[in-house]
Amino acid sequence: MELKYEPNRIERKWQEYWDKNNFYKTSEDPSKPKYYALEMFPYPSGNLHMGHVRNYAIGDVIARYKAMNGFNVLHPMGWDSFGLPAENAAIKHGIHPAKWTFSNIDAMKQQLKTLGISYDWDREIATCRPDYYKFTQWMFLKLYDNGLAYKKSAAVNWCPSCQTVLANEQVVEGACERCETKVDKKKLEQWFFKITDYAQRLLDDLEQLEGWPDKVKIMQRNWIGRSEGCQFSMAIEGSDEMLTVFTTRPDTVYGVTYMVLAPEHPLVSVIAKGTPQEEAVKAFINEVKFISDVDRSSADLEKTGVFTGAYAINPMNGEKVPIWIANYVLMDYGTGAIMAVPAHDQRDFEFARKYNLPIRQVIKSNDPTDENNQLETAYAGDGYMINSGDFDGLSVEEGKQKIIAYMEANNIGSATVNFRLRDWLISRQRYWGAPIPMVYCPECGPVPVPYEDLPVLLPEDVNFKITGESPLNYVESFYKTNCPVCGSEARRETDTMDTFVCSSWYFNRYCSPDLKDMPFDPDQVNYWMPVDQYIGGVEHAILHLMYARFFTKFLYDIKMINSLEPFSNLLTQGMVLKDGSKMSKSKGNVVSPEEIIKHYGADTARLFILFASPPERDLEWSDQGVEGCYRFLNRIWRLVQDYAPLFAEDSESLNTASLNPRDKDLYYKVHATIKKVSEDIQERFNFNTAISAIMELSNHLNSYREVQDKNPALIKLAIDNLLILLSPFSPHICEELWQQTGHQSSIYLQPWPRYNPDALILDEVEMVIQISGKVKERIKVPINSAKEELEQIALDNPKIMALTDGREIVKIVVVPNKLINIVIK
RNA sequence: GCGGGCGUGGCGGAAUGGCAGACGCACCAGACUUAGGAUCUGGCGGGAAACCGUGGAGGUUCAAGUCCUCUCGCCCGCACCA
Repeated sequence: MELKYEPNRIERKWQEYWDKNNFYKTSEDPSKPKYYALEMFPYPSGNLHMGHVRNYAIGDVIARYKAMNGFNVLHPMGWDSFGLPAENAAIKHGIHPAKWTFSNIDAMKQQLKTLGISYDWDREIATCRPDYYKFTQWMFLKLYDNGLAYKKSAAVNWCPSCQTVLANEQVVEGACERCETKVDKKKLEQWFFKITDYAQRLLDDLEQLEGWPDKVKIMQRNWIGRSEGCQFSMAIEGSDEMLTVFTTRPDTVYGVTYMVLAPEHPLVSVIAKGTPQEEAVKAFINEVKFISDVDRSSADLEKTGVFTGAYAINPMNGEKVPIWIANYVLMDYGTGAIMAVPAHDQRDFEFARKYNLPIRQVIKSNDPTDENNQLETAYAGDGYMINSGDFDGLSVEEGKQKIIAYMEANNIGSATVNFRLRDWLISRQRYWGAPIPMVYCPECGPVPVPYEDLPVLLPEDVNFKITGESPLNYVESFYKTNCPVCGSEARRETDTMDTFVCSSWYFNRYCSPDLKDMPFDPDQVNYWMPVDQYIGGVEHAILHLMYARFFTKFLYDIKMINSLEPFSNLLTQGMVLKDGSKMSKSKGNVVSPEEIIKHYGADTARLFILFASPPERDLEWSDQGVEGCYRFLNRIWRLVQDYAPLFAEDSESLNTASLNPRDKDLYYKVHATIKKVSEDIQERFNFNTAISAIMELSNHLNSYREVQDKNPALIKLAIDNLLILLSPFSPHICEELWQQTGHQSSIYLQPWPRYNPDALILDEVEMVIQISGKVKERIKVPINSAKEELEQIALDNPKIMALTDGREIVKIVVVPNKLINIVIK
């Protein structure tokens, strides 16, 4: 008999037990339904924070619950271990990124293990290990072979102080996240993945993702940004060049009074050449160059521009309109050029006002009171066409179609779909990433590294000084190579891949973690994939989740896997807050999981974090709340210690037919709790209410202590179930108490209990009597009493009689076993 | 500006249209104790009560935290996307 609950001792004991007996090791088993539970793998920063604990605690409840319900569960863990922080550590402290990373992984793995999560550690992966990044490179080659990886010159984020390129995600509000210097754009040759080829499918298949939060689907939909319209070309006066524009409002094409090009548009210098405006145009382009990209794309920026001196011909009416350049037109959307319709576009309207350009109304509102003669703002609403030649009188919708049809018939333009989504820039001028497996041969040009030569290994001896180029550029043994095709001296690509590439396919690798020649075995992947439940922070709503979807579709297309989507169900967990804001070092409000575990144990930490709030919502950290969960576990401990002797020797089985009312009440509570906890986990992931139901059962058991003639078999039933129900949340204490109450095998191997519907049928229920919707009285009646009987009981009730005396009863509403509502006048 | 979410006791949070505040924390009182920051018991939205209470104003309904309309506040995402 143990007197005191000592979490650290029993947690170590059971973690060792699970470890030694390969408890959570999984393999394919066609006889059982599979369940793939996955939490987003962490970057190994070196210490676990509360957000991780929350993420993995949620995942563990689901994984354990499913396993106990007969599923063959895959629940792996690994490390997203390439990336900038390791290299920064190298620059700052002179530690090699590999050494830094691997020691962080060791440290974090130790911390993770103290949480008692049911991981199959045999499947652990680290994206920075050659046996993993070999296949990240394999993915690159497959994409390249299929025309989905290409190189082009592009403007990238450049920090002038650090002298290096930054990933988009390392740019925070237009500044470098490390030194807070304003980020510039710099043109460099870069590798891209053609995710835009998949834009429509990425958009369409969102419909299939019923298990995803709408919020995330909406964010992806907006990010993809599909818009329908048409693209058409205009002749430029005195030039052979054509000017192509994209518009979603072809119905307003008769309202075009000028054209606008982005200042970077290649046609600008051509058309301005030799005009009196040439100097002004050059000056304006120079001016725009000095405005940062962030300010450039801000709606607050004042719209400015300059006339190019050239004119375009509107193909619909032959009208000559001036071509301007302006800061509000962006080169990287559409064609980098627009037709300006100031009467029906607010931006064009403001610009036209400022530069005294004509405004011509071509859409009239259907609302006759809406006299829009003196336009104060652009009119973007519905209506019918005017001033539009043969098209007058058509509605906006009809007009769009008819104009496009006309353009197509006359070879002016055609219907087009435009996406906001851009191709994915994957080059990084950094060391600590997967090298891009390409070779540049003076004879053969760019040549992919043959599959059999993978991996292209990262060299170890590298100087990390900041130069603005990849450190690999200075490692001769790395870049000097021979062409795989012709054998002549060639140079390796020295850029490495964005770490999002590594995390776009890792969930497949867990299915075949040790496979040598292929990223995964199709049979194994097709057994496990798709992930049944994916859990992580909402900050990955777009980037990671979109890239992973893209990779999955690509792998489907090349017949490597059978699923079109990687994650059937997605749970986006809320943040862990302290004093109302996100835990961060700079705010000094960080609570370390290590400290909490040391003090209270992992069971308490897990329980608190699951109890304090439903998983999707933000969670406010409370030291006192933790204390409360610790007290609860102590109460459970004592409860079992006190009751154990009672049923230790008594193996009599429970006779449910002869329960006294007090026992029946406890018996009811046991089954009601099984039902509630099962439903809360299974249907809604509402762990907080599941835990509170378990607390209620424990409270019932506690008050049962006062009962004189206790029923040992009933207590045993209650305690067994209590421990099983609590075990996914706080597994160690439950294993320990399970063993102490005489069970031979692990509680994890217990089947999840089923509630007995008969146990939930009570003899008597409490009902409420309302008068006109207000509760006036409570009565106890036999369950399922007849409506007429209930009405009579209510009307005969003295309190109700007094209140209804002399009033007319309009009607009586009876909700079975709940309430009787007497409506009076 | 557009899109999404959230407003319930002192706090975290519960409530298939059917008893608002489950469960926990904090607090108060009592018990046990040399002691209590341990444990146990009880209380705990406001109000003396009738009653009043889910950000605010209307509405639907026998019945609204829940449904509808308007409105205020906070949080998150996107933001000159043609």
